[in-house]
Amino acid sequence: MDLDERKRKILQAIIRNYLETGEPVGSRTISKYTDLNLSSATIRNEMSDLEELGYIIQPHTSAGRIPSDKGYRLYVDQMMIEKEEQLSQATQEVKELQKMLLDREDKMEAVLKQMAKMLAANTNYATMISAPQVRGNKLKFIQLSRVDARQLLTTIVVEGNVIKNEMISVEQMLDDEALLKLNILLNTNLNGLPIEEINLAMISNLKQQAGIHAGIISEVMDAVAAVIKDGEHVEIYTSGANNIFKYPELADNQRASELITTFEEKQLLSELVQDTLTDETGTGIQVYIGNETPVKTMKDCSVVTATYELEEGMKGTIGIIGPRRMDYDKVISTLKTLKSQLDTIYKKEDGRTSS
Amino acid sequence: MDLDERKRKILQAIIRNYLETGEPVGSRTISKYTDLNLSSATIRNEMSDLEELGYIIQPHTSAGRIPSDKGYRLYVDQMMIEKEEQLSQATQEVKELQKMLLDREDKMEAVLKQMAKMLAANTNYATMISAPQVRGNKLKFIQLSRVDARQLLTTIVVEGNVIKNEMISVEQMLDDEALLKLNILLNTNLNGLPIEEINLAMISNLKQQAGIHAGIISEVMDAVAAVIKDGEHVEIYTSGANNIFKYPELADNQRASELITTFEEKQLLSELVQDTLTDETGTGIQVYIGNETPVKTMKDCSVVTATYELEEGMKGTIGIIGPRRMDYDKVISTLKTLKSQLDTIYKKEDGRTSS
DNA sequence: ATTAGCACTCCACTATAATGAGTGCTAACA
DNA sequence: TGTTAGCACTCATTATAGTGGAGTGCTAAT
Repeated sequence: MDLDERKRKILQAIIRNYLETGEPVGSRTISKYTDLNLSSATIRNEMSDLEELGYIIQPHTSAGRIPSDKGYRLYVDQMMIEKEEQLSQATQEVKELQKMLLDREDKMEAVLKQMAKMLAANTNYATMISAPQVRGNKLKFIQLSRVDARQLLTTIVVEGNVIKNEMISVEQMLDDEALLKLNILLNTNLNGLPIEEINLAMISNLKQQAGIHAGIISEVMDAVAAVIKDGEHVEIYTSGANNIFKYPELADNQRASELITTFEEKQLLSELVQDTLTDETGTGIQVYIGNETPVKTMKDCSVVTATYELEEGMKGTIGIIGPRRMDYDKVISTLKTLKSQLDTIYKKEDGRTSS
Repeated sequence: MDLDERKRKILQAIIRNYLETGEPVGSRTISKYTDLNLSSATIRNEMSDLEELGYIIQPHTSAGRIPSDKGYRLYVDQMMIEKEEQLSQATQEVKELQKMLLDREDKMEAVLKQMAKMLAANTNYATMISAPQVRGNKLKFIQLSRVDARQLLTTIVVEGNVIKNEMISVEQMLDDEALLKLNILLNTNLNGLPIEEINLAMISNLKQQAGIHAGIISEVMDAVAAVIKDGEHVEIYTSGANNIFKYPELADNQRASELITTFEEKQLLSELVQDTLTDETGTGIQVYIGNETPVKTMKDCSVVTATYELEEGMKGTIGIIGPRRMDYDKVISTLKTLKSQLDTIYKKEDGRTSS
């Protein structure tokens, strides 16, 4: 027994219907729903087959059928192929998003936060978005400035314009000349260097040259280390967590509590981000259905993610989390369009950024 | 009719019992619960009085009584007085917190986040904590540095060591000398100035002196404006939102959804922070019971807040949000201790901070 | 191969009754 | 006069049974 055209059509009809209603769908419904002109009895036979093949499930005897993960998977895969071309319809929502991106303030954090919010409002699902992760970590610039009699400010700029400041307290006074020398020392030795290449030998060499001010070098290096650590720590913004209450199948206390926790502990979501970033299936869109997700608390959800890429090899992830019966069609095309918008807009950008 | 000693005792017993069980409490329960040795009938009479006085409420005829907001209020006020002295018991939890604060990394943000988490875990309520708000906004230091051929980095330091960086793109090249001049110009004119006092006249004066580089001044001033804006925007960290599911009276979908939204939209919480900061009742602890809260979505909750103050007049807020029947006793003493710990520890601090 | 018909299953819903915790009131008591 | 025992009454909750409907699976007829 295999999946012929008719079975496929019936399966699709079942899924479509279930996506709308959220209720198990029966044979009679399908018999009217499709243009196949088949009686409910015939449909019943086919459904029986589909169940045996694992595409649909009966929650209990004498209830309709609902799609299994395998069923969804087939549906999504199929759809992704079909929709590939007709993407460019640029829905109203996406235009809104674009508008928002254009009159943005220049803080990426704010943009991302607001984008998550917007997406959540438009789709009625929960959303997450991860800030671009820096790849090529080269030091661009280091500067020490005196702010106070006893306080120095370290400013470190990394490629991709990630900026980090750190206050350093000094015991002995530094005169302007010494400060200038230190700055030159740091910049001549470290500028343009990939962060990974800064090693102990180099540091001790610097310290030696710094002479009496070796202690300051230590503190600066600590700050540099902190930049690296910061970079590894992915920032994730979420929004629309309350949307899960809109879907009864997720809204019972047990599940809701777990999901909310997952959203709060963004750390858990980073697994998802990581997974998305590694796997490259060409389209840049990934769909996790039910148990396919790497985050166990989301086994009752589906997750659609998109990877976007800014100019300098910085990649981030946008994700939409909803019930298994989410509107894959809409979600995927929204994400696709958003992804391309994001790319374009930031690529036109002059690189002005702030931390 | 007034509140004699016996009524008071009965009220207290009712509240105690209700805090534990969450169920309306009846006369028979109280009759055994207290050491007053009164029959349930007598208790009933007293309860009838208490209801008339507005301290307790009957959810429906022939149910037990539950405390009204007024009842809670009396209980809390009374307790705050009693517990005033015996505060120093330094519970286990607080020691944990202290330990955590001591081996902190130096990023305030991380500390606050983790503190919220810790509090939530220990109390089983939802928690929030706001970063200290800067009061005296004096400019301490401004620096322009060349990072690239076409990019300048502005670094702005404000009193309280809030630091802001902004990248500026320039069209025409700047030589080192011009840069130095600009730096001197900016610092001599602006250093030590309260941000409010920077006005248009001053800016245009600066521009005039900058001559050909007036455009850069504009951009720097934009960045300064952004610092002010940042400062006004209170950062709030929350944790333990899932805890609301532990209390049936909050866990129904309607309420839960609203509360979760409130937690996500931290902006709403800032009203609470503002309210807490303005009102100074001496202890630094405030208790909002039910409808007393300034945030309407929390009308079914109680909120306990503490104001902490760091050395430089920077104030922040810690808040615990739970059901009306929260364990006020524990929450208040925990907050009190935490507050004092926070003060002490940060006061010992050398002021090292980062943004 | 398809369909009509029928018996059967099971959930969801409703109505009804039983339960029991709790009150208010009255009358009796110290 | 304050306290208590007793009793009738209320009402949310729980259990119970009954009903209708949606749906299936099977069989026999087309």
